[in-house]
Amino acid sequence: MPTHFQGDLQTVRALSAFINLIRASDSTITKTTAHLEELGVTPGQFAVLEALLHLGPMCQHTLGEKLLRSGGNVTLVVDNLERHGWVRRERQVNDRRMIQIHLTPKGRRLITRVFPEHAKMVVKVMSKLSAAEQEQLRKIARKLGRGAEELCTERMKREKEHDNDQTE
Amino acid sequence: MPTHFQGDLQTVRALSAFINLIRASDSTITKTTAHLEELGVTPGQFAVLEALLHLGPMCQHTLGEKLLRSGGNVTLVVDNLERHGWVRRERQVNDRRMIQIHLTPKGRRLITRVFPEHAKMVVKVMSKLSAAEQEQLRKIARKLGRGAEELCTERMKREKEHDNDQTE
DNA sequence: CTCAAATGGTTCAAGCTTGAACGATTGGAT
DNA sequence: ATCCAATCGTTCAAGCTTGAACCATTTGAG
Repeated sequence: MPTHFQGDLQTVRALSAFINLIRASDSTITKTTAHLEELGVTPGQFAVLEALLHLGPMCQHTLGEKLLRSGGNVTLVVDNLERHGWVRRERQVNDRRMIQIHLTPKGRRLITRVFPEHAKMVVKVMSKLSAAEQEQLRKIARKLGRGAEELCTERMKREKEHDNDQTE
Repeated sequence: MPTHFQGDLQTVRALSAFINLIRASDSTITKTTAHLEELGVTPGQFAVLEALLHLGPMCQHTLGEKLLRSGGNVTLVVDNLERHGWVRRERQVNDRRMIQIHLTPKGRRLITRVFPEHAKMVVKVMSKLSAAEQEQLRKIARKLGRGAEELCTERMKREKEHDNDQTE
């Protein structure tokens, strides 16, 4: 696509980087989650299980922040994980609004077994890049991701202030 | 997440690069497609309209390949675009299996108007990176994307051969 | 204390996404 | 000429994803 767009250098450069970023992300996700299908684990479910394994129990709201997913989405995915008996909900006593999500023993066994396979696939896909390239990618992608997040929060802040201006 | 996983250097490096790639892609997509909502254009629809604008009319199968989407998905998205009157289907006479998708004048006006806004957003998000970083990102992401695609086609080829072995 | 705002979770409608099963069409092998 | 396999599009079930409306709970201002 980008090669067929005529525009100034800055725009072409940004669009080219953008399209290749998206496609790389798309392809690597597809590739590295293919093996989950057979187990009946969806990518969204895997992400939750992995977060719980490596970060410990947490409430749904936190989970949504970590995984960049909406509240409604977390509810659904946790519902499905609960149906499988891989996690359990635990209403907090000190703040009854919150529900902490815990791995069940069954869920822990599953993710402990599946995660190494996943890691192996990631290493395999990434091995198309040299160690130095992987490091560069990590740094640049991190910087870009942070930047985009900031743009979002900045905009939200501006809109909030604007709302306040109007209601005052 | 990656910082909480203990493993060998190679694996940590690959996982770190991977997670940052995914998150960068996620954040930039969210950011650059936010303005489409107001117009009632979904990201999937935008992608199709853009491909048709910059690459010309093409059949659904080609569209799916270009956008890395399944056949069923293309059918649905084109259905929705057709409902809006932004594209039209044209059954090919030389091969009646194929249906070529064309922008309507209305669709062309829409994407011609919307694309520059989109490009502007991409430039804005990407401006968090220097020109050199954008170039590096493009190169590395391209290499990685290509590599992942190859892994997929290789695997499919192996499975195909394996099938043949069994049926012979 | 009281009540309004904020917060956490659920539900819903709409649409995306996939893989599989299916029907129509085509092309090639015999 | 016939028929089988490949190709293209459609349909379907299942699940993901979001934003908005909604309810319960908590917090803080007065």
